[in-house]
Amino acid sequence: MSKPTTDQQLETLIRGCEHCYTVEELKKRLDSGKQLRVKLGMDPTAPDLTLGHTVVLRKLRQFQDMGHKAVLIIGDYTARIGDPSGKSKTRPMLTPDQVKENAATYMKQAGKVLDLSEGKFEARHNSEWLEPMTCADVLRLMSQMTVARMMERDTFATRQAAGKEIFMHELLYPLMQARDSVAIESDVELGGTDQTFNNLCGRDLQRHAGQPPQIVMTLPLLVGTDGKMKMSKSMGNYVAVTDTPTDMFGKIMRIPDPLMRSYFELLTDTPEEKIAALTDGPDINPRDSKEQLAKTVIAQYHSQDAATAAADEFKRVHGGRRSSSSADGVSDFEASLPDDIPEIDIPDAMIENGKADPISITVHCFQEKSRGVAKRLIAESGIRLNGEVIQDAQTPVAIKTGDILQRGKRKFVRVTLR
RNA sequence: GGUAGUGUGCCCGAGCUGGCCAAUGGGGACGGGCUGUAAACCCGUUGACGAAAGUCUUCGCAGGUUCGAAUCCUGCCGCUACCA
Repeated sequence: MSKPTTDQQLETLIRGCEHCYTVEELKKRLDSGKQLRVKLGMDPTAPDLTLGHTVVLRKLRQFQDMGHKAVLIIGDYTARIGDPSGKSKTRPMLTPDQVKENAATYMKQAGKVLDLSEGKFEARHNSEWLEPMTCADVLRLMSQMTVARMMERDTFATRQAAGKEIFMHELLYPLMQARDSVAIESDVELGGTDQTFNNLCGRDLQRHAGQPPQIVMTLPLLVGTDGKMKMSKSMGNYVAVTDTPTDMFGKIMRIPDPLMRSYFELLTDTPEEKIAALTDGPDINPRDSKEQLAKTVIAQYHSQDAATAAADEFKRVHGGRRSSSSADGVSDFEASLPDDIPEIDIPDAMIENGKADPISITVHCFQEKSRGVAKRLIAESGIRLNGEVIQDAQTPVAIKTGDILQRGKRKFVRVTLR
């Protein structure tokens, strides 16, 4: 590919952004022809990346592809202090080893999106410059920001308005993050829209330091699979980049239809016209479009083959509930089983004359919390043996090696008698 | 430091003029139905043991009052607000 013009670069880079402060500055900086240093902060406490994180990472990758440098800031120092604003859970302080470990897993996962090759990538710990700061240094830093300015930040403003407490050190976090920008002399900083304020602080501090202020580009927050809140691990509405193809497929198929468009836009390189065709067309089948989406995403983190396989498996297991065509002699039931069924040993003690107590085996096979819940499941027709609903929890059922025990719609276990 | 309030089941949150409370309701989760979907919607389940009757453990912690306490009293701990 020939080197794109700065206008083309600009267009690509701006696409998908929520805001860019400012486009003019970005253009100027691109025109200069130098390799830009593009900063992204990383929190070393959460090593599991979700598709939500990849929105920003993908933008960063675009910069890399244009020859610019990704500078990843590992917030080890800030993490070490711990942020109590999360109320109930006092965040444990991280040891240097934990930070190292988390950063490594982060990198491994981010590597699925980013180009980690030398010259394109740089990782820095912010303890490098934050730790040596003296009290005088900190005061000097604080003198570069006014309280009024700080209170513009909406989380502070709303908490203030609600009469909630704000701790002193919380006010310092944005400053520390901003200090990072000065330290690495960043040209551009990326982040989700929730980071807008912090990132803009970087501009102020850089100006004070006599550096040209960084361009701040914010990206939309990906809505989670629940269709309501931002995707996050703690909300449980996430798709992790390390999820298996099967899981990814299932989770993506399950997102509310209206979310499809933003997923296509934020998570794939699908051209705009095609997205429109897949999501707005008059006679499109949302299910097919969603399948397309799922496959495209999976192909990015696993492989094209894995994507196809996951789609096939999904259809096989969940799709043809009423398709009774099984000419090849395989029973419908066999054909509808997923690929990977865990095998579970049933101890001798549970078997008597080739029969087993339904409650005991469901507790055993599905690690139910108590016999009570197993009993309930059976009463709710939730347990099947070889496709047949177990009707009565009290009557022992005949069971043999190779039998399939099923809990609900999607948990299967193949039993082995010992 | 002072004053007031608060602490309930996975989470939020009723109950707190003592028994009918294993504890209303919502969320979540799980099961069933329906569906293009593992969405939406509808129904059901949601402390443990027990076939059941029932028994046991649970309402911040420790004691106390009572035939009987999530509910009253005492002490302790945590959280929150206001005042200093």
